[in-house]
Amino acid sequence: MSAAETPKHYDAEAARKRYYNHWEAQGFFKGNPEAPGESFSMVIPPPNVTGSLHMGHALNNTLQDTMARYHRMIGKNVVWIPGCDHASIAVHWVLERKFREEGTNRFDLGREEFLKRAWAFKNEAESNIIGQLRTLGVSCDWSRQRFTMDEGLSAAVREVFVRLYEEGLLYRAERLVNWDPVAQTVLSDLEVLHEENVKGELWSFAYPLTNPTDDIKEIVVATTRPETMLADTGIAVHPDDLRYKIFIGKTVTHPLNGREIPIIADAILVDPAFGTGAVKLTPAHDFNDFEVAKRHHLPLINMFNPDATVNAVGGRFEGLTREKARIAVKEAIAELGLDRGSQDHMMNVGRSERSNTIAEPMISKQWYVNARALAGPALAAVENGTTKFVPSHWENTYYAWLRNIKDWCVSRQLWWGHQIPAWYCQNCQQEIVTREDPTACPGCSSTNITRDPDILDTWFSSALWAFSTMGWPAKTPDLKRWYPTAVLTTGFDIIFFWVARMMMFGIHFMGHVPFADVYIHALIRDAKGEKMSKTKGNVVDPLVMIEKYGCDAFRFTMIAFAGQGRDVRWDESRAEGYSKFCNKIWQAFRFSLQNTAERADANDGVVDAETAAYREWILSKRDHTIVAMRAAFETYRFNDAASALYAFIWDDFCDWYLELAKTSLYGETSGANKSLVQQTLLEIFDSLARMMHPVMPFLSEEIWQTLPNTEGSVMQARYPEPRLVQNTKEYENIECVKSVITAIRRIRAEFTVSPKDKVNAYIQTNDAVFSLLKIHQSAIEALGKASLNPLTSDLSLPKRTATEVLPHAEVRVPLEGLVDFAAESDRLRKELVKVQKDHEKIDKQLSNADFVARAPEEIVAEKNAQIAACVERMQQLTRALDRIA
RNA sequence: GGGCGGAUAGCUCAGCGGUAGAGCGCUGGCCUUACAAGCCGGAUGCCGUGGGUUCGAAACCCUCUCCGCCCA
Repeated sequence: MSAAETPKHYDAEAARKRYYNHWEAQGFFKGNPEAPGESFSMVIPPPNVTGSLHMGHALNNTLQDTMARYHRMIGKNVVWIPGCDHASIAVHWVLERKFREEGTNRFDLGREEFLKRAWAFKNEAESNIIGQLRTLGVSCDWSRQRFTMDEGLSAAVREVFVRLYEEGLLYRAERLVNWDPVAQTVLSDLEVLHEENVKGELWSFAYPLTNPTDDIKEIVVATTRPETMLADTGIAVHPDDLRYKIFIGKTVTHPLNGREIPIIADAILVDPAFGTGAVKLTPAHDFNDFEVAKRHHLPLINMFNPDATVNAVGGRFEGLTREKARIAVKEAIAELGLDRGSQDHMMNVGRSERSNTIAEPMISKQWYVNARALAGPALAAVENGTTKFVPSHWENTYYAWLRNIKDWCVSRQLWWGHQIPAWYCQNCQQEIVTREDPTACPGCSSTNITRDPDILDTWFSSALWAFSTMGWPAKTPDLKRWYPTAVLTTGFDIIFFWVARMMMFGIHFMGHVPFADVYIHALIRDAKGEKMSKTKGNVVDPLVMIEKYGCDAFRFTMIAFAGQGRDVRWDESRAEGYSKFCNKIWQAFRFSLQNTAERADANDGVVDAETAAYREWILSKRDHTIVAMRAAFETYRFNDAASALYAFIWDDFCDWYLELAKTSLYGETSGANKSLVQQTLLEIFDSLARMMHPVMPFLSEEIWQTLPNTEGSVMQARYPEPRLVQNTKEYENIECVKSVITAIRRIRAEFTVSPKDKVNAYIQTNDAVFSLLKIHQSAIEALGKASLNPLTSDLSLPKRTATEVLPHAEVRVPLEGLVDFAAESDRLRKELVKVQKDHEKIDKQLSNADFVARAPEEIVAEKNAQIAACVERMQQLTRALDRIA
């Protein structure tokens, strides 16, 4: 592309299409375990195969991609392994909704047909979301793409299951579990969401004593779930409650089914002040009651079918749903004259995360992982700093959960997932868990064995992701080279579900934590701070944003937002602003190309001092920016990198350097001057393309490919290093010149001097500063639209002059006849008041003996300098006021 | 009940011991040939409340109030 052909606008979409496939085809994304360099590996938090790319994914993957690209550019051996998660219950949810629409269900279709449909769905959904990730420009190693139900990853799951079983860390037990009656599966504790302050009813009814006396005939209990009384097996009172002392040890007769039920005393469960002080016990459908039943050896009666309709235990209520049974039971009790009234009651309910139905506690036999045993080392690894959370306060969340961990229920009554590798002998009841599918019972040799129909919790396979993706249990070069990974980037919402479990399994099976750092980023909410959800209709589609503003701008927005706490409020105007930023870069680039198309002769004449100074200044600014960006990338402070880059490009390079450079490029100037500017422009863009590449991959590549003298892809270039220079005198000099130009501009703007009119600027200062300004005269004239004059005596100036007071100089612009001087004196007075306030403040500090005695020397010196400056400024302003009075 | 995070310019947010910052918005002036997706200026803040630590607090500690989240 020649300069003349450089398009007037950057076409983000075209660049994205042009470069992404090219990079991939060239193998730039591909990790090579044999390659040199320090390892830097990451595994992607695998997106569900049910979803499409949302803002959370976009932020998460932009951050990771920025890291991957940055670390490649500083010479590390990088691999970033992508893939998807099979999302068992979510897929079920999607498919079963489809089946419902078709008038069928999974049980009618059968397991085999269901799985066929599930795989077809998975294939489509997976390619969809992977395609969307590519649109984001991520540099994952697609040759290593994995899926949790791949053959290899399934082998890892099998190995882990069997090994844990052999180690006694995985077992099958009958317990009270959280049951989802809609999905018809057990849920883990984490999959039940507790909702507080739900309006409910506390209803009371009487249980008649089996053997009533004159004194006591009934005991009144209060409950929020009347229907469960069908499965009551006890009544508890507090042992110290005088009202009930004589009831303890007696029995009541169930009014609907005639069962005799004991009244027991339990100090742990019963709060005498709550309700009637007597509690009905339904141990098969309530966690607290279950504990009491264990303590008092009460029987458990299950009264629900898997879909939470009443089973045969309910007698005439059989077949009713929980809701209908509640009404029917209350009516039946009322008819018997046992209703004792009700009151409103705020209560808590647990809902299935997925189906949102109220979870039903049910007695069930399930597989459990002994999480407590695995938690210890996972806890220690963070406590001793082997793995660090960024920001560190997330450690607390991690600790809190692991320190109070319960055994993890890993079986699910679903079909989409890893079927549990356990067989049960129908002959001798032996449990068989083996690496190879058994054909006969090892105990009794019976071939009448059946496989456990259940599957494993999806998180079970996700917990292995950091090493199963690298080929474990085989000893692969990938594992050797890249395990443990450098950093896991994820949201705080899955610290328990995923991070902690990966830590447990990583340490247990690999002998080492799966990642050195855990970078926890924010969650993206809508503009009002509400969680984005399809049902609310407030979802912002990242792909639409990419289309609208371009991938580079969108990514830059993500990075600029990344520094925030736990929430990000999406603000589209930020994306719009950064798309303008991309255009700004492009325009500056276009200008640079136009002015470097014909190279000037470096040997023609000499380089002027100012041209050399401009170069020195912008290179210093660039170096500061490189240092800041490197530091930011190394410490996960991505927004700092973004703002450093933004300020450098827009404020330093475009607003100042390019304008200053024009004075060296145009008019009477030497070939040597032009040549130095040209060299500087190309040099800046050479480093700029590399500086911005991790965040803005396509725009940087477009620039890199267009620049002369660059080779290959910017993706493979080295991240720029700062020169080994301090701020030179030239740097300070240009800052001084800038301040004079700005002062003149302020005066011009204040008095609305037409841009067409040139003004005379008189500078009162010392010889050194004036000679410096004299060197930069052409810049002052061009950028300030002012001629530069020394001012040795006020007498030579007209009385009416506007004044701007600077630290090193006073800038005076005669405006006699041009403007209203009342405004100028107002402005100066305001300024004077401000300086007087500053003076007062600093003076107060300095007159404090403690301050002078205790504050560090350099601070005191600084304050002294500040107060001197204030005094001078006050004098200058006072003089300026006198002059125009 | 336990814990965490937030409260800074109209909005979205940086700053986290040495005289308050950005973007957007607002506002005045400019079609200056890289960019009007722009340029040059400007205004705007008891940095949630009350206390403490310190020579010095938006920042550190405590109290409280609101908002949000997690766990039980």
